[in-house]
Amino acid sequence: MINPIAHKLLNWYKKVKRPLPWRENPEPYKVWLSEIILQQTRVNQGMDYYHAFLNQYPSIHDLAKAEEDAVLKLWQGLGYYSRARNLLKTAKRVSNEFQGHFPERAQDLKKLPGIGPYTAAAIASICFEEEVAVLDGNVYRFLSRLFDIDLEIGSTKTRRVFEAYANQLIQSTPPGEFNQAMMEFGSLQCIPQNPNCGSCVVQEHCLAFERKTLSDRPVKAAKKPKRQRFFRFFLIGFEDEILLDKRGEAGIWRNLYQFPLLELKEEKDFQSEIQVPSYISSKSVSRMEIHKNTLNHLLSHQSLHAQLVSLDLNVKPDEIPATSFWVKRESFATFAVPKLVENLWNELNPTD
DNA sequence: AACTCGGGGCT
DNA sequence: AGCCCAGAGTT
Repeated sequence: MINPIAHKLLNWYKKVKRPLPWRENPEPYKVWLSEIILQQTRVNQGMDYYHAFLNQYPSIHDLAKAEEDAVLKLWQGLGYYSRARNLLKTAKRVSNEFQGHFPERAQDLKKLPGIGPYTAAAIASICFEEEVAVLDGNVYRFLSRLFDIDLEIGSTKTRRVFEAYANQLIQSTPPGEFNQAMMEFGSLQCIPQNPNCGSCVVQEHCLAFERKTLSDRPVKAAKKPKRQRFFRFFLIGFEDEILLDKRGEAGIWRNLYQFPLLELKEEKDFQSEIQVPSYISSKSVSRMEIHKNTLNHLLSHQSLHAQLVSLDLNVKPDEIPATSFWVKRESFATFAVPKLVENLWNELNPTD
């Protein structure tokens, strides 16, 4: 017997659902790709990337054969780059070990890189009709209001409570439709600020509406202050070449490319004397320009402040770091770079 | 359980 | 200037 709340939600969803491309014919490859792209990402922000990946890699076997650099380049600008690296890892495993067929149960999907509880439930329910509820930001908000749940989002104990509610509601529904209905409802109707309670189809069931606690749901932990970081990038040029550097396996922007970077301790270090990288001899520098405008760049957990110093050399250094290499200026655009590095580059090379 | 990992759009 | 988004991996 279907729950009356689920019934109303599904009817609402049939009327207003957005015609998203992976909804027409939910093949596992397309659903998986869309779910990875949409982790912590708005549908509108991810849409172009979804089409670009499907165009470049029509099947999971095509993706499995790709180089990591190429996948990161296509992912450039979307953020959380471990998603792209795990996308490739999972493509290789599904293509090589499972002949291109995804596991059908959430429990098995969760074993693949980049597929956690949410994505496993999404694929299993949408593609294989497993009756397992998804919990994403939209669903947390919707359920916390519907049942007026006074528990802080984030802990495993809280997750179990929400899972119990959601898995109760999903009983006897078409699970893929129901899960998407909950998410769509949170995204379009039960929005964070000023939800549209006046036109809400489940208002009569909503405890937070009745108790006027809507603005207190969901309960979220206080955020810590962002780490402030100060980056001095060196754009080192020799004739028609510049020096690029590949970032390592730790910290932000893993495996992406950048200009050689010196991290400073505090903001006033931007004003102090420029110390060129140790492998650059000062007499090889024919021109140095300190760009006055520092660029600020916000991440979810760090606040970055970047200064750019241009160095033109009349001779190449004998040795450069193992992670650095020379490239033609015109090939800069073929490397996957963080948004901040792209912004620095565009400051120097205005496109208009 | 706490921390880390991007970027953008809306208010 | 916050808030939050179709979260996952690591410590």
